Amino acid sequence: MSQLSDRYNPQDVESRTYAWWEENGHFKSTDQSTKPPFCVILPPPNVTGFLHIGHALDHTIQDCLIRWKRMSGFNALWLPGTDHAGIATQSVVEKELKKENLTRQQMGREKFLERVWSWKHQYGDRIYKQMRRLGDSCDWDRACFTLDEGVSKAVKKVFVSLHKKGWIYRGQKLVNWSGPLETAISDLEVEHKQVKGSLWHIKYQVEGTNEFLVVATTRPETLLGDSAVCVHPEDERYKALIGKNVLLPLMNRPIPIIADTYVDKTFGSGVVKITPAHDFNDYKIGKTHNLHFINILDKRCHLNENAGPYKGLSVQEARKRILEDLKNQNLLEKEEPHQLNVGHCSRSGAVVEPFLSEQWFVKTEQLAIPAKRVVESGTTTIEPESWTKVYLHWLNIIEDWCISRQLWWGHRIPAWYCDECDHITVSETDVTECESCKSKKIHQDEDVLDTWFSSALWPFSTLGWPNQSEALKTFYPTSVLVTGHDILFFWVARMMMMGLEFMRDVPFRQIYLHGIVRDSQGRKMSKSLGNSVDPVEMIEKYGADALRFSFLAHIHSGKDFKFSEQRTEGYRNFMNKIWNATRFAFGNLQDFQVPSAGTKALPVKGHMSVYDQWILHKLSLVEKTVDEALEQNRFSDAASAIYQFSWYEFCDWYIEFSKPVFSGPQSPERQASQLVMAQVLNRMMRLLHPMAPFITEELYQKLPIKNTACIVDEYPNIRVDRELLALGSEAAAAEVDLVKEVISAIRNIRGENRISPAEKIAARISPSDANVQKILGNNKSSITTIGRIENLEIGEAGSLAKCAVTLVTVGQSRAQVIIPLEGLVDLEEEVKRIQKSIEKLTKDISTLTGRLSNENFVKNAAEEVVEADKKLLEENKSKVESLREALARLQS
RNA sequence: AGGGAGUUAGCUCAGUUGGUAGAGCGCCACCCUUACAAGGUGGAUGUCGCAGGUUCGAAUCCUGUACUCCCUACCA
Repeated sequence: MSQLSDRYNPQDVESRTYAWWEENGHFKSTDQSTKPPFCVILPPPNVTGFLHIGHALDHTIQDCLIRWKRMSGFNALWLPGTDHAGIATQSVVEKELKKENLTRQQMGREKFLERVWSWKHQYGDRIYKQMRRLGDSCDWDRACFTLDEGVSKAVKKVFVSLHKKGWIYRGQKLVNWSGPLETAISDLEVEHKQVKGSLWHIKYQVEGTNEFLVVATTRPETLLGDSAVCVHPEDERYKALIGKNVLLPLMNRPIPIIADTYVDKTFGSGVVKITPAHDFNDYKIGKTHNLHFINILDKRCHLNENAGPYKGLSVQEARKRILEDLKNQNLLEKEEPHQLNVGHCSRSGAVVEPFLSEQWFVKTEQLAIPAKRVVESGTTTIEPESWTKVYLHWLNIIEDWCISRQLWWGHRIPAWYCDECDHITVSETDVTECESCKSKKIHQDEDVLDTWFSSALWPFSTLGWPNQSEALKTFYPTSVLVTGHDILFFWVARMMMMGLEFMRDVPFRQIYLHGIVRDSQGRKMSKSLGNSVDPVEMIEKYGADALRFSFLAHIHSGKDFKFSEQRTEGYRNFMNKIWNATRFAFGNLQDFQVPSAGTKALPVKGHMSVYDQWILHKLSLVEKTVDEALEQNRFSDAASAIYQFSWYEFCDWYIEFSKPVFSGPQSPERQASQLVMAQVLNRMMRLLHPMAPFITEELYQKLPIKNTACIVDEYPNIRVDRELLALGSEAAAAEVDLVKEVISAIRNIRGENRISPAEKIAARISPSDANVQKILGNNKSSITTIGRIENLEIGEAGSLAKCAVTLVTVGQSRAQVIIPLEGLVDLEEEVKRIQKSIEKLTKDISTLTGRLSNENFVKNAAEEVVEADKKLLEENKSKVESLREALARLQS
């Protein structure tokens, strides 16, 4: 048995242990197995990404589940992968190019893509390395990348198939446009931020009159694209003008005055300018009223030739110029401050401009129907349940999904345009001629698909689809999807739609949504605030297990997680505690004879101490709690149960109780205790393993009783461990509880009287009956050792003069703990202690008496509640009595 | 504007069918007691957001209200 250092040093253990697991293939799953499948698909992180604290939380939950299921006899697959992340990756490489004074346009598409791939090959597995540091037990052989050949094949097949059905179409529509990125983005990629802007009131002259209509707008530059002004049809102020024209300021273009109930008579002047090509509401009006769609922007969101003299200006510059010009022409009536929400591109941060362009869309209406149904029916459950409503609501109001992006990095859209007949050929394989007119003059769509399009197929594309692979048969539908609620729509809902469409079954049985990791003050972690926490740094400082445990012990489904380094430090201490407890055990198992039955070895019942029976009883309780908690994804309950058991039962008491027998000579009793110690340690390591894999594997490997590896040993629970746990005893537990109470009473007297632990003191314990007498007698050495008592008498109370006295009650058993104080301390502290106790007990007695004298309570309350109160009242009364007596003897 | 979540000890949070409020960290005191000072022992701390209601009894159920946060949508 090897010597352990006196501190747990994660650095010495983690990388070595991880490599060992990997070498021995412990993370691997099999396509075909007699074991039931359990599959989790990792939400693929961006290939550009570093492991951030949010991943660490997300992965810890998944790894805990996977390890637990793997140990519980499942064919467990955690499938890793990375996402090509179109915009993010392209931006990273473009930034690199900028340093070399290059642009992607200068390089050309082909060269640029080569560059991105080489970047990917160099840095693409950075995050995988970091995941290993955390202990992620992924089946690495199956790792996927969203641009892999297989996945790309799936993407094309889905595109073509949906296109054939008419559920993917190309059309000119108003989309959210990011100027800096020069691409369309989806609704979900737009972040609305409240900004302080202005509401400008602009005068539009009614054609042929000297009258003016005043129009209020927050975006004056868009007036260049106005094709109407609109009033409410019932608005008496303007009714007569409907059908006439106004002259567009600065442009002097006549545009009609139209009427639509969309206009709110009470807001602003009641007149709205209509810019169909640059506003989503105006777009709808433009469609219904058949207006001109005047696009005034180019791809960079600079004004184009339709803006006449303003051509070439940015939106900001144009706004400034136009306001000046309006002012000069006396057409600006007033400017008032106005709060408004402005869409910003979540990638570049720029203001999003609604922009009219040709894009590809997924028609979502039909796809949403089954996606709603499976959640309504409970085929797939969402946890926390409150997100179900959010999910369903979003699917109810879902708009078509703009899937084309004007980028180069991604899945190129498999559509070819014919230069002669304009026909569009959509095909899974590259084509060289138009399928309609057979012309060879065709060119492929320049655009790529939204990154989330390939992500939506992830649960089946990673398992081999469109091939009907064994893996697909075995692992689809996957068991549980663990992810943040921030990508419920981006990803989860879309996987559901695509899974149901192409697999005819849900992609996962269960959705577990966790919150966002925030800093200790509850703020979002961000670069600008400088409050981000680097998980790798935390791992280096405290160890991966401490970090993992700090997540698991505090995650509550759906709620945001406030990260606290201090707490992580606390769990580092916990790991150290486990380490040292094991170290103590090893020191006392030097001469332990490992039974031939190995892990199945049972101690001889007759040789077991009451402490052995008690700890086995406690072990059965914690195993039960953990089992139930994990089944319900209550990670914090499982973690804290293990924490409590390990620290407060095993370390604080069992080890202390065991010291005397271990320090004594070898005997059948000592052997039994050694076996119990070895077995409990073995169970503890396994129980804790999914949460703290490194330290448990390391210690497990050194245990006298073990199998080949903790990671693949059986997860302990009351079914598996029945024979061992049956040796636990509730009667023993009650006995030990009494002993613990007696020791606590002694410690309390000691502490409150400031009697140094170094000082050995005398004590008498007076039992209430023969049974208690026997129990105390049996446990005398524990009481003297742990209570640091020199001279313990068990029997008559005797004289209480100048004594500290505490009455201990456990069930029916009572014992008076008496400690002579004369000469030890002045008695002031003891008087205070007793008075404090009396005060508290008196208060309790009065509430209990009050309640029990209430007829209605006695009549209505459950019998056991009344009984419990009566018992408690009696107990408190006799405690007070005993204290009063002691106080009297003390002061006499 | 609509929807959701929350408000409990100094901090972060538990509290499962209503039965005298819990944990971790922090704090105070005493201790290097032969696994661990990243430790041990003892201790202090709460009108459970506010106001009503139901009940013998409410942190828990109901109604109202204040504040905080999140999501979705957006009025020119």
